[in-house]
Amino acid sequence: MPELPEVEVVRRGLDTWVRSRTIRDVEVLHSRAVRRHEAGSTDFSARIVGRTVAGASRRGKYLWLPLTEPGKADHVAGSAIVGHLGMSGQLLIEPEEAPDERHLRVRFRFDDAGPELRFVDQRTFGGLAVADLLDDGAGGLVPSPVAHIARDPLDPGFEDAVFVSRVRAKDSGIKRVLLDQTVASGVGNIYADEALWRARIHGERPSSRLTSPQVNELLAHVRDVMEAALAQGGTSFDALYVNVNGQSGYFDRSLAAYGQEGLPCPRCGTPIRRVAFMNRSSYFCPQCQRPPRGRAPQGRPAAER
DNA sequence: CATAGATCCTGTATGC
DNA sequence: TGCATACAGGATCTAT
Repeated sequence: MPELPEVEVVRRGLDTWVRSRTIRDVEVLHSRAVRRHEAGSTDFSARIVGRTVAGASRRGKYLWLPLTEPGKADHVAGSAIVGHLGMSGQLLIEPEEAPDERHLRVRFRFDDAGPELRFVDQRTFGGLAVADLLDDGAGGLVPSPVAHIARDPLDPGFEDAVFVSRVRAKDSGIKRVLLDQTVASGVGNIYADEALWRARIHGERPSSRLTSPQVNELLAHVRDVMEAALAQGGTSFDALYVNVNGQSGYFDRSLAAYGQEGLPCPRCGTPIRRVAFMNRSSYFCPQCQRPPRGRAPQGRPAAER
């Protein structure tokens, strides 16, 4: 599953279903699912078995389950199970007797009579690892693989002014910058296109030439569209994108631009266009979102470097 | 250093 | 029907 709203739906499910439960057994069925755990799948399991999940956290599209010290259920120790769903990952809560999914990669069983947790991932771009928790510099903790990821726009610690100046300092198109998880996290292809449509900004516009008010307004649209999607349980076009109980969200009904090629722009009626972008697609209204004149952003002159 | 492109996978939809 | 191609909610590595 993909962008912030869908990942947050999963986080909430995990917090409900696995918080305070102790893991009895870990089964890695496909080593690629733990490839980011450098010490290998045996070590991955060994660091988890016998420990208790303290809750479920998220930054951008990353999720993690902080683990408590064995025998000290209230004290958060220095490690967590970190996960990224990639393009097709799912975290599912299932009865132990439920048949294995075709793309089941990792199974977690608990020491109670409750359901198990499964990581299912068709394309294997997602993955899990056990990592140390680090001080995030603001009284919080983040796992080491998440340290390079910026806060997301729904995080209370997100600093709007820093975001605006970073966006304006970039020498790239605004859509690429929105997708840069070190500038702001959580935004992916759907919500980038939707926020740009709401802001009436073409994704190829050079980010450095947007004014501060324009960037602030775009940020407000990013927040609005992700919050609206979250309220609908996220966006789901098919069974690949589901919450921990296998249910789909229905924000796809509210999309104005993404995936709407040829359909009328909800604002002006002009057919939505699709163009190739970074090995996938961008959707926009050619009337509401005027492409920049000339072309892609210019590099600074050589003499200036 | 910062940016753009290729790459890792499996499945579905579409066209010839 | 069979086969080829295009495309999919992402991050990371590599080349420039």
